[in-house]
Formats: sequence, structure tokens, C-alpha cells
Amino acid sequence: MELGLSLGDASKPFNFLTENNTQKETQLQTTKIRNNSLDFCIALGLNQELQKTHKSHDEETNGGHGSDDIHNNTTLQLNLLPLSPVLSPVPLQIYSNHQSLSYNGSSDNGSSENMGSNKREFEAMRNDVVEADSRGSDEEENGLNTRKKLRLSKEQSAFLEESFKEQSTLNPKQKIALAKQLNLRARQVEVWFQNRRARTKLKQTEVDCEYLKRCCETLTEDNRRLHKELQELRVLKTSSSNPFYMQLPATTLTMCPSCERTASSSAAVPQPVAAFDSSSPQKEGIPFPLTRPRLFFPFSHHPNQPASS
DNA sequence: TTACAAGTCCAGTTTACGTCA
DNA sequence: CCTGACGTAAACTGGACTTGT
Repeated sequence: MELGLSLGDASKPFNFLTENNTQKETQLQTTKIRNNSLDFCIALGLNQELQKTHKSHDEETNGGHGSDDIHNNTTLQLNLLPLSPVLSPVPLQIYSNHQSLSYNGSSDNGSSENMGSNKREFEAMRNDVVEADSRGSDEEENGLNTRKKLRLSKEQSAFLEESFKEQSTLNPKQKIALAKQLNLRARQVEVWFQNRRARTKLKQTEVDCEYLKRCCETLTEDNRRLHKELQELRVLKTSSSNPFYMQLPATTLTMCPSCERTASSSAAVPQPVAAFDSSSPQKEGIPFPLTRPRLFFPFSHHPNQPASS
């Protein structure tokens, strides 16, 4: 048995199939193709001596019946899609000079033990091919050896988003179930969740940056205002004729018990916490909201407390 | 206890695709 | 209509980590 693999042109069979086995000395041919992300391995191929051995063995075991399909020279062409949607859309063609490659559940069909032991891999490959086939015919028509990017449908994206809202990580069972439900590969679901987590983290970082920026602005404004207040207090201190000075010691630190605001210009200072995601762990350790005590001034802003004139 | 394989996650990167000027 | 810049998302890569044997 000889097996050939070609990439691209489906119309050209392999030479050895028509040249009566010029590579007979090769008992086991291993073809491994590494192209971009394509990693495809085939280890098949029997020389004529082995074919004779198999034939005689089959004649013994089958009484000379039922193995003709194995040893005839019918050329089988398998047009395989890439094993992965991210792989080449180029059809992979496998040519065989007999039909024993097809696993139909009959263990007798492939007399080689290797064939039987590879059955699971074959089926896995077939499943991948079916999955790839379900993704549409664009890849097949493209014919370029490039990574074809899949755009998830709106329905798929929405479903994944809903799943992500419930939990941002998946265990293997959930991943497989979700993939089955969406007609995707488990790897695609896994990648989607990884990218989704990355996007969430990026968004959170942007929010954090915005928050810290506003904190910085607020602190700068507070600093400016406190400098101004200090300057005013110094003026008051030097003015001995001021009757309020002794009643309002500069060290009196208090604030409105209701809204934690002062009557000063700080009432207009933005409170960045309101725009911050309260569930963010990054918030911890940041000294906001600003509850820092202020110098006492009448709460002219407060509706329930009449401001003194 | 150690070594190893397998699986997962993350950060960073690449790349295909859509949009817009 | 074409084209290049740009943003986005899917996919890849390599390292770190965990878990089971």
C-alpha cells in the first residue's frame, strides 16, 4: 500500500501511483509536513513484499475470500479539509492504491494491526474534518495557504457573552458542551474565553487609569485649595482685630455629617468613586472617597442647614 | 520526594477582516 | 471604485503554574 499526500492541486495524482511503485524499498514512509501552523503526519506505505505477505495472510484467514478490495489497485482520493479552521484552506488530498483506508467498522477490512490502532486517530481526524466542513465553503473556495480567520456569528457571540457573564472560566466539560452547542471546536471556545478575559482586563485597566487620573486631579485641586485656605488663615492670624479668629481655631477639623462635604469650594470637587466599578479589587487601598476633614466653614450648600450670612 | 507529561491561563504578538477617510 | 491607515477580534506562541501519575 502506498499513500501520497499533496497540498493544493487536487487534479494531479501522485507519480508513484502511476509509475508502479518506484519507492518499493521504502517499507514505511513517513510524511510530515510543517507549513505555517499546519502539522500533518502520515505514516503509511507497504512494499510489494509486504503486500504479498498480507495477501497470503488474508487468504489463510479469509479462505481466499473477501480481501480483494484490499489488494486491488483502485485509487482512493480523499479530499481532506484542514484539521483546524485556522489551518490552510487548501484541500489535502490523500491518494491510496487501495480502499482499506476507510474505516467502516469491520476490523477485517484493514488487515494491518497498525491500521486498527490508528482507527481512533482516524475518526478524530474525520470529526475535525466534519467540523471544519460545517464552517462553510469559503475556505475551500479560497485556495490560499493562509490562516483563515473565522468571524463568529452574532448568535454565537451573544451566546458566548451570556456564558461569560455567568462565569469567566470554563471547565473542560463546560467547554466541550458549549462548543457542541455552538458548532465550534473546544479550542475556539477556549480561545474566545481567553481573549474575552483579556478584553475585560484591558477595559478594567482603562477604567482604573481614568479613576486614578481623576483622583490625581482632585488631589491637585484640594492641594491648591488648602494652600489658599492656609494663606487666608495666616492673614486672619495676623489681623488681631478679627473677632472670629479666637472662636475658629485653625486646628478645628470637621465636616458636614450628612453629606461629608464642606462649605468651601470643595463641594464642587468631583467624587470619582461614583463612576468607579465598586466590585473592582483595585479600589482597595486608594484613599477615596475623600473624607479628609476640612477646616470648619458654614455649610452654605446644605439645604437642611441654613447658611449663616 | 522528585520527575515528567498534560492541561490551563496569561501576556504578548500576529494576522485577517471590516470600516472609514 | 480603489487604497491605505487603523481598530478589532480570532488565533498563535511561549512561559508559568497546577495536577495527576
